[in-house]
Amino acid sequence: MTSFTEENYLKIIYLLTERHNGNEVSTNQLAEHTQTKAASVSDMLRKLAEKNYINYRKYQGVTLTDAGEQIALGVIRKHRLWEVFLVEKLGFGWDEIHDIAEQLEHIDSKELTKSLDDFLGNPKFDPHGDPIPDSKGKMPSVSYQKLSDIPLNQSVVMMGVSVHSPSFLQHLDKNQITLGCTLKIREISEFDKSYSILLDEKNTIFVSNEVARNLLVQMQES
Amino acid sequence: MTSFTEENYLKIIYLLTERHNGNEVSTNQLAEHTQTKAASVSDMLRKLAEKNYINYRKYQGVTLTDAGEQIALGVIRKHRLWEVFLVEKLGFGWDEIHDIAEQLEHIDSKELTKSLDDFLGNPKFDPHGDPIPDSKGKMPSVSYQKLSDIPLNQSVVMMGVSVHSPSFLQHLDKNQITLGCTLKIREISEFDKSYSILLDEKNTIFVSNEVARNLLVQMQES
DNA sequence: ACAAAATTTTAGACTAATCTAAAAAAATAT
DNA sequence: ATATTTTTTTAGATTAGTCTAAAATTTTGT
Ligand SMILES: [Mn+2]
Ligand SMILES: [Mn+2]
Ligand SMILES: [Mn+2]
Ligand SMILES: [Mn+2]
Repeated sequence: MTSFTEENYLKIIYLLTERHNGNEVSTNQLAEHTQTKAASVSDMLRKLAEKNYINYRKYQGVTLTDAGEQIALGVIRKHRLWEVFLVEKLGFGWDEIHDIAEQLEHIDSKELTKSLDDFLGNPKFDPHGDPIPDSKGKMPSVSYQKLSDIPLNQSVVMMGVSVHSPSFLQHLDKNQITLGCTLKIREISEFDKSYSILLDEKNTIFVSNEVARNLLVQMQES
Repeated sequence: MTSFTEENYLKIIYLLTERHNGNEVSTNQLAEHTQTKAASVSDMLRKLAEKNYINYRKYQGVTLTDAGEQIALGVIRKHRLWEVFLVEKLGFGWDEIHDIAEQLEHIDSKELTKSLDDFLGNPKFDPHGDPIPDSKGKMPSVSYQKLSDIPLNQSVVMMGVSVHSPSFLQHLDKNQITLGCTLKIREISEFDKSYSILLDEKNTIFVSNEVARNLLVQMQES
C-alpha cells in the first residue's frame, strides 16, 4: 500500500529528478515542494528507502528505484489524464485544472484510469503540453527547447510550458499564446532582453525574457 | 475543514438516519458501517459534536445538525453525480461503480461539481435510482414502495434498489431487471414466498422473496 | 586547510484516527 | 426488582505524518 502522502513524495522526486537531468534531489528541495519542513522530509525518506522506492544515502539526496518510478509514473499519468478531461470535457481553462488534478491523481482504480484514457481518445499530451506516460508506465521522451534558446527568425511551434502557475498561464492567454501556435523571434531588446515575436505569421507581440525562458517550442515538422 | 474521515461519518449518519425514518443512529451501527470499532466511533462522535455537526447525548445515539446535514448532502451529491458519470460516460455497469465513487465523493472543488453536473445534463437520479441532492443541498423527496408491498397484478415501474451490493445488482442484470422496466406480480409461492413476475408485459421471471423486498417501485404515471 | 555557513538528520513532541481492555450505563429477562 | 446481558464510553496505546530545537555532516570561502 502506498499512501496519498507517499505518492506525492514519489511524484515530486520524479519531477525534480527529471528537471535536474537525473541528478539527486535534495531534502530542502523536497521540503519546499511538499510544503513541509526538512525534518519531515528526512523522516519520509527513511520510510521510502525502507520500502525500496528510493535510493537514499544520508546527506546525499535521493533518486527513485524502478519500483518508485513506476508508482510516480502512475500518479503522473492519472494527473495528466484528468487534466485533459477537465479541459476537453468539462471546459476548464489550463490555468484552473492543476489543483483539482492534484486530488484526482490519487484515485485508485485501474479500470477507471483505463476507461478514462479511452474516453479521452488516448491522449499523448496534457493541456500544458506535458507527455502522458502510457499504461505500461513508460514516459514518452520529448525534445523541446526553450524559446529563449532559439535563433532569430526561426519559426517554431509552441509545445509546452515549464511553469504551470495560473498567473503565467493567464498571461499567455492574454497574449494569445496557445499550444500549437507558431512563433518567430523578430528582435531581442538590448535594454531588458525582452522579446518581439511574430505570432502565427500575423501579429507581433512583446513578451518578457522570463516568459521566453518558460515557453517550450519545437522546430517545424515532426 | 472537514476531513475525509469526518465526511464519511456524516454521510453514513445521514443515510442510516434516512433509513430509520429520522430516528437516532447508534454507535454500534456506525461501527459496522465505518468498518471500525465502537470505541473509535465514540471518539469521533465527541469530535463531531464539538464541531456542531451532530446532536449527541451520550448513550442516546446521534442525528445530524443542519450544518452536518449540509456536509453529508454535499458528499452524497458528489457520490451520485460521479456514479452517473461512470455509467453514462465511461460505460461502467451499475455494479462496478460504488467503490470508485466512494473515493471521488471526497474531491473538493465547487467548480468541478458544478461542471460535472452540467456535463451530465443535471441528472436527478443516479444509476441505482437514488435521488441526487441539488446544488443548494436539498434532497428531492421520492416515494418508492417495495415490490413486496405491491398487490398482485398491479403494474409498477422499477425505480431503484435498497441494496447496492455488486452481487445483488448482477443478479438483477441476469434477470434483465433494469431501472424503468415494468413489473407485474403474477403469483407468490405458498412454499417459499418467491415471486413470479411479468417483466415488461413479455417474459415471466422468478425471483426470491429477498429480491422482491429490495426492489423499489412506483405505480404507473408521474 | 580550516573556520563559518548551510544543509541534513535526530530527538522529542503533537494531532488525527485507530485499537484493546476495562468501566459505566442501558436494556432485558426472570 | 434485581441480576444478567448488551451497548457505549473511557483509559491507555499505537501509527502516520508533521513540527521545533539541537546535533551532525557537508559545503563554501578565505
Ligand atoms: Mn498539473
Ligand atoms: Mn499539466
Ligand atoms: Mn454508491
Ligand atoms: Mn448509487
